[in-house]
Amino acid sequence: MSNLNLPEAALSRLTVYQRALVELSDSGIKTVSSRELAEISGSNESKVRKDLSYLGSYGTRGVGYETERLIKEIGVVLGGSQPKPAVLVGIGNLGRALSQYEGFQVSGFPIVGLVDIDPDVVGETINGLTVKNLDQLEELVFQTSAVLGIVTTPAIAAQEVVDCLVEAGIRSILNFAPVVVDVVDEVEVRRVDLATEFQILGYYDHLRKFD
Amino acid sequence: MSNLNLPEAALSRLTVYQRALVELSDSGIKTVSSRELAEISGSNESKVRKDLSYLGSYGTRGVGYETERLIKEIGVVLGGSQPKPAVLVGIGNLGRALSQYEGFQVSGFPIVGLVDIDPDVVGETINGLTVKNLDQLEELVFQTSAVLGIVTTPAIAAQEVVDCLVEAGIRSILNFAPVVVDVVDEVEVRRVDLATEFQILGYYDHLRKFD
DNA sequence: TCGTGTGAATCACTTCACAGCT
DNA sequence: AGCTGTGAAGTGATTCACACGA
Repeated sequence: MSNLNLPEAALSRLTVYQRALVELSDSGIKTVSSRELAEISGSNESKVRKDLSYLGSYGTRGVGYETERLIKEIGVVLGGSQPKPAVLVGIGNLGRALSQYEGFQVSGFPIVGLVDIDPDVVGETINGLTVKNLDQLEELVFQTSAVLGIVTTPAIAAQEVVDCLVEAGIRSILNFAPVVVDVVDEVEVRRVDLATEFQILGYYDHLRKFD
Repeated sequence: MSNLNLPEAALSRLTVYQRALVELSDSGIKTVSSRELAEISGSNESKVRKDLSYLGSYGTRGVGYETERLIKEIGVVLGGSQPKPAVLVGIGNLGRALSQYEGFQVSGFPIVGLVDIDPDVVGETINGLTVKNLDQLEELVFQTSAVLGIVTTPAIAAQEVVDCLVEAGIRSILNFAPVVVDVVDEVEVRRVDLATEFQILGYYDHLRKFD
Protein backbone atom coordinates (compact mmCIF):
# COMPACT_ATOMS: atom_id res chain seq x y z
CA MET A 1 0.00 0.00 0.00
CA SER A 2 1.07 3.56 -0.83
CA ASN A 3 4.59 2.63 -1.91
CA LEU A 4 5.51 6.12 -3.06
CA ASN A 5 9.14 7.01 -2.76
CA LEU A 6 9.01 10.11 -0.70
CA PRO A 7 12.38 11.87 -0.37
CA GLU A 8 13.36 12.52 3.23
CA ALA A 9 13.54 16.27 2.60
CA ALA A 10 10.02 16.38 1.20
CA LEU A 11 8.75 14.27 4.08
CA SER A 12 9.89 16.73 6.70
CA ARG A 13 8.32 19.63 4.79
CA LEU A 14 5.01 17.81 4.46
CA THR A 15 4.67 17.81 8.24
CA VAL A 16 5.11 21.58 8.20
CA TYR A 17 2.56 22.02 5.40
CA GLN A 18 0.11 19.94 7.32
CA ARG A 19 0.30 22.12 10.40
CA ALA A 20 -0.14 25.21 8.23
CA LEU A 21 -3.10 23.62 6.44
CA VAL A 22 -4.81 22.76 9.73
CA GLU A 23 -4.50 26.40 10.75
CA LEU A 24 -5.91 27.58 7.43
CA SER A 25 -8.74 25.11 7.61
CA ASP A 26 -9.53 26.14 11.19
CA SER A 27 -9.90 29.73 10.08
CA GLY A 28 -12.35 28.68 7.38
CA ILE A 29 -10.06 28.84 4.34
CA LYS A 30 -11.14 26.24 1.80
CA THR A 31 -8.45 26.42 -0.89
CA VAL A 32 -4.84 27.49 -1.02
CA SER A 33 -2.30 27.95 -3.82
CA SER A 34 1.23 26.62 -3.78
CA ARG A 35 2.47 30.18 -3.46
CA GLU A 36 0.36 30.92 -0.40
CA LEU A 37 1.25 27.63 1.26
CA ALA A 38 4.93 28.26 0.56
CA GLU A 39 4.68 31.71 2.10
CA ILE A 40 3.33 30.48 5.44
CA SER A 41 5.54 27.38 5.59
CA GLY A 42 8.80 29.12 4.78
CA SER A 43 9.18 27.18 1.54
CA ASN A 44 8.83 28.15 -2.13
CA GLU A 45 6.17 27.39 -4.67
CA SER A 46 8.08 24.88 -6.82
CA LYS A 47 9.04 22.91 -3.78
CA VAL A 48 5.49 22.89 -2.50
CA ARG A 49 4.13 21.65 -5.83
CA LYS A 50 6.83 19.01 -6.20
CA ASP A 51 6.37 17.83 -2.63
CA LEU A 52 2.60 17.61 -3.00
CA SER A 53 2.94 15.84 -6.34
CA TYR A 54 4.48 12.88 -4.50
CA LEU A 55 1.09 12.34 -2.88
CA GLY A 56 -0.75 12.37 -6.21
CA SER A 57 -2.56 15.07 -8.17
CA TYR A 58 -4.87 16.65 -5.69
CA GLY A 59 -4.71 20.23 -6.93
CA THR A 60 -6.95 22.05 -9.36
CA ARG A 61 -5.27 24.07 -12.11
CA GLY A 62 -6.15 27.73 -11.95
CA VAL A 63 -7.49 27.31 -8.41
CA GLY A 64 -5.14 25.60 -5.97
CA TYR A 65 -5.53 22.86 -3.39
CA GLU A 66 -8.47 22.08 -1.12
CA THR A 67 -7.19 22.44 2.42
CA GLU A 68 -9.35 19.65 3.88
CA ARG A 69 -8.42 17.25 1.12
CA LEU A 70 -4.70 17.88 1.48
CA ILE A 71 -4.79 17.48 5.26
CA LYS A 72 -6.39 14.09 4.78
CA GLU A 73 -3.98 12.95 2.05
CA ILE A 74 -0.88 14.05 3.97
CA GLY A 75 -2.29 12.30 7.04
CA VAL A 76 -2.62 9.06 5.09
CA VAL A 77 0.97 9.18 3.92
CA LEU A 78 2.37 10.15 7.32
CA GLY A 79 1.08 6.98 8.91
CA GLY A 80 -2.64 6.54 8.77
CA SER A 81 -3.20 9.03 11.61
CA GLN A 82 -3.48 6.26 14.20
CA PRO A 83 -1.81 7.43 17.41
CA LYS A 84 1.65 5.97 18.06
CA PRO A 85 2.37 5.74 21.78
CA ALA A 86 5.88 6.48 23.02
CA VAL A 87 7.98 5.55 26.05
CA LEU A 88 10.53 8.01 27.37
CA VAL A 89 13.76 6.90 29.03
CA GLY A 90 15.84 9.30 31.12
CA ILE A 91 14.00 11.48 33.62
CA GLY A 92 16.34 14.44 33.87
CA ASN A 93 15.47 18.05 33.07
CA LEU A 94 14.83 17.43 29.42
CA GLY A 95 12.93 14.20 30.03
CA ARG A 96 10.63 15.89 32.52
CA ALA A 97 10.01 18.75 30.14
CA LEU A 98 9.19 16.50 27.22
CA SER A 99 6.98 14.25 29.32
CA GLN A 100 4.83 17.28 30.12
CA TYR A 101 4.84 18.75 26.64
CA GLU A 102 1.27 18.59 25.35
CA GLY A 103 2.39 18.95 21.74
CA PHE A 104 3.17 15.24 21.38
CA GLN A 105 -0.23 14.15 22.65
CA VAL A 106 -1.86 16.53 20.19
CA SER A 107 0.24 15.32 17.24
CA GLY A 108 -0.73 11.72 17.94
CA PHE A 109 2.34 10.60 19.88
CA PRO A 110 1.19 10.31 23.49
CA ILE A 111 3.87 9.49 26.04
CA VAL A 112 2.54 6.41 27.82
CA GLY A 113 5.53 5.32 29.89
CA LEU A 114 8.49 6.80 31.78
CA VAL A 115 11.69 4.95 32.66
CA ASP A 116 14.88 5.71 34.57
CA ILE A 117 17.53 3.81 36.49
CA ASP A 118 18.02 6.18 39.41
CA PRO A 119 16.24 4.63 42.47
CA ASP A 120 15.49 8.17 43.67
CA VAL A 121 13.47 8.81 40.53
CA VAL A 122 11.88 5.39 39.93
CA GLY A 123 8.45 5.39 41.56
CA GLU A 124 7.96 9.14 41.19
CA THR A 125 4.74 10.19 39.45
CA ILE A 126 4.91 12.77 36.66
CA ASN A 127 1.83 13.88 34.81
CA GLY A 128 -0.05 10.78 35.99
CA LEU A 129 2.66 8.31 34.98
CA THR A 130 4.81 6.38 37.45
CA VAL A 131 8.49 6.15 36.53
CA LYS A 132 9.51 2.49 36.04
CA ASN A 133 12.91 0.89 36.32
CA LEU A 134 14.84 0.04 33.15
CA ASP A 135 14.39 -3.71 33.73
CA GLN A 136 10.61 -3.25 33.53
CA LEU A 137 10.89 -1.74 30.04
CA GLU A 138 9.90 -4.83 28.09
CA GLU A 139 6.78 -5.33 30.22
CA LEU A 140 5.93 -1.62 29.92
CA VAL A 141 6.23 -1.69 26.13
CA PHE A 142 4.05 -4.78 26.01
CA GLN A 143 1.35 -3.34 28.26
CA THR A 144 1.19 0.06 26.59
CA SER A 145 1.74 -1.10 22.99
CA ALA A 146 4.35 1.64 22.67
CA VAL A 147 6.04 1.81 19.26
CA LEU A 148 8.31 4.83 19.71
CA GLY A 149 11.18 5.36 22.13
CA ILE A 150 12.55 8.69 23.33
CA VAL A 151 16.02 8.75 24.86
CA THR A 152 16.87 11.70 27.13
CA THR A 153 19.64 10.08 29.16
CA PRO A 154 23.22 11.32 29.48
CA ALA A 155 25.46 10.35 26.56
CA ILE A 156 27.16 7.60 28.52
CA ALA A 157 23.91 5.68 29.10
CA ALA A 158 22.36 6.10 25.66
CA GLN A 159 23.74 3.00 23.95
CA GLU A 160 22.60 0.67 26.73
CA VAL A 161 19.16 2.24 26.81
CA VAL A 162 18.80 1.98 23.04
CA ASP A 163 19.80 -1.69 23.20
CA CYS A 164 17.07 -2.26 25.81
CA LEU A 165 14.50 -0.45 23.69
CA VAL A 166 15.34 -2.54 20.64
CA GLU A 167 15.29 -5.69 22.78
CA ALA A 168 11.82 -4.67 23.98
CA GLY A 169 10.62 -4.44 20.39
CA ILE A 170 10.86 -0.70 19.71
CA ARG A 171 11.84 0.07 16.10
CA SER A 172 11.69 3.88 16.03
CA ILE A 173 13.81 5.95 18.37
CA LEU A 174 14.32 9.65 18.92
CA ASN A 175 17.70 10.22 20.58
CA PHE A 176 18.44 13.47 22.43
CA ALA A 177 21.71 12.21 23.90
CA PRO A 178 24.72 13.85 22.22
CA VAL A 179 26.17 10.61 20.94
CA VAL A 180 25.74 8.37 17.90
CA VAL A 181 24.29 4.98 18.80
CA ASP A 182 24.68 1.68 16.95
CA VAL A 183 21.57 -0.22 15.93
CA VAL A 184 20.67 -2.94 13.47
CA ASP A 185 19.34 -1.80 10.09
CA GLU A 186 15.68 -2.41 10.84
CA VAL A 187 15.68 0.20 13.61
CA GLU A 188 15.32 3.87 12.74
CA VAL A 189 17.09 6.32 15.03
CA ARG A 190 16.75 10.07 14.65
CA ARG A 191 19.03 12.31 16.62
CA VAL A 192 18.14 15.74 17.94
CA ASP A 193 21.43 17.36 18.71
CA LEU A 194 21.00 20.63 20.56
CA ALA A 195 24.71 21.29 21.02
CA THR A 196 25.25 20.93 17.27
CA GLU A 197 22.46 23.39 16.55
CA PHE A 198 24.17 25.94 18.77
CA GLN A 199 27.52 25.35 17.18
CA ILE A 200 26.11 25.83 13.71
CA LEU A 201 24.55 29.11 14.81
CA GLY A 202 27.87 30.03 16.39
CA TYR A 203 29.64 29.34 13.12
CA TYR A 204 27.36 31.63 11.13
CA ASP A 205 27.62 34.27 13.82
CA HIS A 206 31.39 34.03 13.59
CA LEU A 207 31.31 34.23 9.78
CA ARG A 208 29.23 37.39 9.79
CA LYS A 209 32.13 39.26 11.31
CA PHE A 210 34.27 38.74 8.20
CA ASP A 211 31.99 39.72 5.29
CA MET B 1 39.80 35.38 7.57
CA SER B 2 39.13 31.69 7.06
CA ASN B 3 36.75 32.17 4.15
CA LEU B 4 36.40 28.47 3.42
CA ASN B 5 33.11 27.42 1.93
CA LEU B 6 32.00 24.78 4.33
CA PRO B 7 28.87 22.93 3.17
CA GLU B 8 26.13 22.91 5.78
CA ALA B 9 26.11 19.10 5.88
CA ALA B 10 29.85 18.95 6.58
CA LEU B 11 29.51 21.65 9.23
CA SER B 12 27.04 19.66 11.27
CA ARG B 13 29.22 16.56 11.09
CA LEU B 14 32.30 18.50 12.20
CA THR B 15 30.61 19.22 15.51
CA VAL B 16 30.08 15.50 15.97
CA TYR B 17 33.69 14.70 15.09
CA GLN B 18 34.86 17.26 17.56
CA ARG B 19 32.98 15.69 20.44
CA ALA B 20 34.35 12.28 19.47
CA LEU B 21 37.87 13.69 19.25
CA VAL B 22 37.62 15.26 22.69
CA GLU B 23 36.66 11.87 24.09
CA LEU B 24 39.55 10.17 22.31
CA SER B 25 41.97 12.81 23.46
CA ASP B 26 40.71 12.54 27.05
CA SER B 27 41.43 8.83 27.00
CA GLY B 28 44.96 9.51 25.88
CA ILE B 29 44.64 8.65 22.18
CA LYS B 30 47.01 10.80 20.14
CA THR B 31 46.15 9.93 16.54
CA VAL B 32 43.11 8.63 14.73
CA SER B 33 42.45 7.49 11.17
CA SER B 34 39.48 8.58 9.07
CA ARG B 35 38.11 5.07 9.37
CA GLU B 36 38.23 5.04 13.17
CA LEU B 37 36.76 8.51 13.42
CA ALA B 38 33.98 7.52 11.03
CA GLU B 39 33.20 4.46 13.10
CA ILE B 40 32.64 6.36 16.33
CA SER B 41 30.83 9.28 14.71
CA GLY B 42 28.41 7.22 12.65
CA SER B 43 29.89 8.51 9.39
CA ASN B 44 32.10 6.87 6.73
CA GLU B 45 35.74 7.31 5.87
CA SER B 46 35.37 9.25 2.61
CA LYS B 47 33.02 11.68 4.23
CA VAL B 48 35.36 12.19 7.16
CA ARG B 49 38.32 12.85 4.90
CA LYS B 50 36.35 15.19 2.65
CA ASP B 51 34.90 17.05 5.65
CA LEU B 52 38.31 17.45 7.28
CA SER B 53 39.85 18.55 4.00
CA TYR B 54 37.69 21.69 4.12
CA LEU B 55 39.75 22.75 7.14
CA GLY B 56 43.06 22.22 5.36
CA SER B 57 45.50 19.34 5.24
CA TYR B 58 46.07 18.41 8.82
CA GLY B 59 46.46 14.65 8.40
CA THR B 60 49.57 12.58 7.91
CA ARG B 61 49.51 9.99 5.13
CA GLY B 62 50.04 6.51 6.40
CA VAL B 63 49.30 7.62 9.97
CA GLY B 64 46.09 9.58 10.44
CA TYR B 65 45.16 12.77 12.24
CA GLU B 66 46.48 14.14 15.53
CA THR B 67 43.51 14.38 17.85
CA GLU B 68 44.67 17.53 19.66
CA ARG B 69 45.47 19.30 16.44
CA LEU B 70 42.10 18.50 14.88
CA ILE B 71 40.19 19.61 17.97
CA LYS B 72 41.96 22.95 17.78
CA GLU B 73 41.42 23.38 14.03
CA ILE B 74 37.73 22.48 14.18
CA GLY B 75 37.38 24.85 17.12
CA VAL B 76 38.84 27.70 15.06
CA VAL B 77 36.41 27.12 12.21
CA LEU B 78 33.38 26.73 14.49
CA GLY B 79 33.81 30.21 15.84
CA GLY B 80 37.07 30.84 17.57
CA SER B 81 35.96 28.99 20.70
CA GLN B 82 35.04 32.21 22.48
CA PRO B 83 31.87 31.59 24.49
CA LYS B 84 28.67 32.93 22.93
CA PRO B 85 26.15 33.84 25.60
CA ALA B 86 22.47 33.16 24.94
CA VAL B 87 19.15 34.55 26.17
CA LEU B 88 16.16 32.24 26.40
CA VAL B 89 12.61 33.48 25.89
CA GLY B 90 9.60 31.42 26.99
CA ILE B 91 9.75 29.88 30.46
CA GLY B 92 7.47 26.86 30.02
CA ASN B 93 8.41 23.23 30.52
CA LEU B 94 10.91 23.17 27.70
CA GLY B 95 12.38 26.56 28.56
CA ARG B 96 12.93 25.52 32.17
CA ALA B 97 14.56 22.30 31.09
CA LEU B 98 16.91 23.99 28.64
CA SER B 99 17.81 26.72 31.10
CA GLN B 100 19.08 24.03 33.48
CA TYR B 101 20.80 21.92 30.85
CA GLU B 102 24.53 22.00 31.62
CA GLY B 103 25.41 20.89 28.10
CA PHE B 104 25.15 24.41 26.70
CA GLN B 105 27.43 25.91 29.31
CA VAL B 106 29.97 23.20 28.58
CA SER B 107 29.81 23.69 24.80
CA GLY B 108 30.45 27.40 25.21
CA PHE B 109 26.90 28.71 24.99
CA PRO B 110 25.99 29.75 28.53
CA ILE B 111 22.44 30.92 29.08
CA VAL B 112 22.81 34.34 30.65
CA GLY B 113 19.25 35.64 30.59
CA LEU B 114 15.67 34.39 30.90
CA VAL B 115 12.59 36.21 29.59
CA ASP B 116 8.83 35.65 29.66
CA ILE B 117 5.67 37.75 29.48
CA ASP B 118 3.60 35.97 32.13
CA PRO B 119 3.62 38.19 35.27
CA ASP B 120 3.41 35.00 37.37
CA VAL B 121 6.75 33.87 35.95
CA VAL B 122 8.59 37.19 35.63
CA GLY B 123 10.66 37.69 38.77
CA GLU B 124 11.07 33.99 39.45
CA THR B 125 14.65 32.80 39.90
CA ILE B 126 15.83 29.72 38.00
CA ASN B 127 19.36 28.46 38.29
CA GLY B 128 20.49 31.82 39.66
CA LEU B 129 18.86 33.89 36.90
CA THR B 130 15.85 36.14 37.45
CA VAL B 131 13.21 35.98 34.73
CA LYS B 132 12.81 39.39 33.07
CA ASN B 133 9.87 40.82 31.21
CA LEU B 134 9.93 40.93 27.40
CA ASP B 135 10.20 44.75 27.39
CA GLN B 136 13.50 44.47 29.29
CA LEU B 137 15.00 42.30 26.56
CA GLU B 138 17.04 44.99 24.86
CA GLU B 139 18.60 46.07 28.14
CA LEU B 140 19.27 42.44 29.07
CA VAL B 141 21.01 41.75 25.75
CA PHE B 142 23.08 44.88 26.19
CA GLN B 143 24.13 44.07 29.75
CA THR B 144 24.96 40.42 29.12
CA SER B 145 26.45 40.82 25.61
CA ALA B 146 24.23 37.91 24.51
CA VAL B 147 24.57 36.98 20.84
CA LEU B 148 22.22 33.99 20.60
CA GLY B 149 18.48 33.77 21.22
CA ILE B 150 16.51 30.67 22.15
CA VAL B 151 12.76 30.73 21.61
CA THR B 152 10.70 28.24 23.61
CA THR B 153 7.37 30.07 23.54
CA PRO B 154 4.10 28.71 22.17
CA ALA B 155 3.77 28.97 18.40
CA ILE B 156 1.45 31.95 18.59
CA ALA B 157 4.01 34.12 20.41
CA ALA B 158 7.11 33.12 18.46
CA GLN B 159 7.00 35.74 15.70
CA GLU B 160 6.63 38.63 18.15
CA VAL B 161 9.43 37.31 20.32
CA VAL B 162 11.73 36.85 17.34
CA ASP B 163 11.00 40.41 16.24
CA CYS B 164 11.98 41.63 19.71
CA LEU B 165 15.19 39.58 19.66
CA VAL B 166 16.18 41.00 16.29
CA GLU B 167 15.28 44.48 17.47
CA ALA B 168 17.54 43.92 20.48
CA GLY B 169 20.43 43.07 18.16
CA ILE B 170 20.39 39.25 18.21
CA ARG B 171 21.39 37.75 14.84
CA SER B 172 21.34 33.99 15.60
CA ILE B 173 18.19 32.31 16.84
CA LEU B 174 17.26 28.76 17.75
CA ASN B 175 13.50 28.35 17.46
CA PHE B 176 11.71 25.51 19.24
CA ALA B 177 8.23 26.84 18.50
CA PRO B 178 6.47 24.73 15.88
CA VAL B 179 6.10 27.57 13.42
CA VAL B 180 8.18 29.20 10.71
CA VAL B 181 9.11 32.79 11.54
CA ASP B 182 9.95 35.63 9.17
CA VAL B 183 13.23 37.47 9.58
CA VAL B 184 15.43 39.71 7.48
CA ASP B 185 18.25 38.00 5.58
CA GLU B 186 21.02 38.94 8.00
CA VAL B 187 19.41 36.92 10.78
CA GLU B 188 19.98 33.17 10.96
CA VAL B 189 17.14 31.12 12.43
CA ARG B 190 17.43 27.39 13.02
CA ARG B 191 14.32 25.45 13.88
CA VAL B 192 14.20 22.41 16.11
CA ASP B 193 10.89 20.79 15.32
CA LEU B 194 10.12 17.98 17.72
CA ALA B 195 6.68 17.20 16.30
CA THR B 196 8.20 16.80 12.83
CA GLU B 197 10.82 14.40 14.17
CA PHE B 198 8.05 12.25 15.62
CA GLN B 199 6.06 12.31 12.44
CA ILE B 200 9.06 11.24 10.37
CA LEU B 201 9.62 8.34 12.74
CA GLY B 202 5.92 7.56 12.53
CA TYR B 203 6.14 7.50 8.74
CA TYR B 204 8.99 4.99 8.71
CA ASP B 205 7.22 2.91 11.34
CA HIS B 206 4.15 2.90 9.13
CA LEU B 207 6.19 1.97 6.05
CA ARG B 208 7.80 -1.00 7.76
CA LYS B 209 4.41 -2.68 7.87
CA PHE B 210 4.25 -2.89 4.06
CA ASP B 211 7.62 -4.26 3.04
C1' DT C 1 -5.80 33.91 -17.21
C1' DC C 2 -4.29 31.48 -13.28
C1' DG C 3 -2.01 27.86 -11.01
C1' DT C 4 -0.91 22.89 -11.25
C1' DG C 5 2.04 19.11 -12.66
C1' DT C 6 6.31 17.68 -14.48
C1' DG C 7 10.33 16.89 -17.52
C1' DA C 8 14.82 19.09 -17.90
C1' DA C 9 18.59 21.75 -15.98
C1' DT C 10 21.07 23.01 -12.11
C1' DC C 11 23.05 22.64 -7.79
C1' DA C 12 24.71 20.19 -3.61
C1' DC C 13 26.27 16.30 -1.38
C1' DT C 14 28.23 11.65 -1.38
C1' DT C 15 30.96 8.00 -2.94
C1' DC C 16 34.59 6.16 -5.74
C1' DA C 17 39.13 5.43 -6.98
C1' DC C 18 43.69 6.33 -7.00
C1' DA C 19 47.95 9.23 -7.01
C1' DG C 20 51.20 10.54 -3.69
C1' DC C 21 53.31 11.08 0.88
C1' DT C 22 55.35 8.77 5.21
C1' DA D 1 52.06 -0.96 3.37
C1' DG D 2 48.98 2.30 5.11
C1' DC D 3 46.20 6.33 4.97
C1' DT D 4 45.47 11.01 3.33
C1' DG D 5 43.82 14.30 -0.07
C1' DT D 6 41.23 15.12 -4.05
C1' DG D 7 39.54 15.13 -8.82
C1' DA D 8 35.81 12.62 -11.13
C1' DA D 9 31.63 10.11 -11.20
C1' DG D 10 27.33 9.27 -9.24
C1' DT D 11 23.19 10.32 -6.65
C1' DG D 12 19.72 13.10 -4.81
C1' DA D 13 17.35 17.48 -4.09
C1' DT D 14 16.04 22.03 -5.84
C1' DT D 15 14.81 25.25 -9.22
C1' DC D 16 13.36 26.41 -13.83
C1' DA D 17 10.19 26.78 -17.42
C1' DC D 18 6.29 25.67 -19.78
C1' DA D 19 2.44 22.66 -21.48
C1' DC D 20 -2.00 21.92 -20.04
C1' DG D 21 -6.53 21.98 -17.63
C1' DA D 22 -10.09 24.76 -15.13
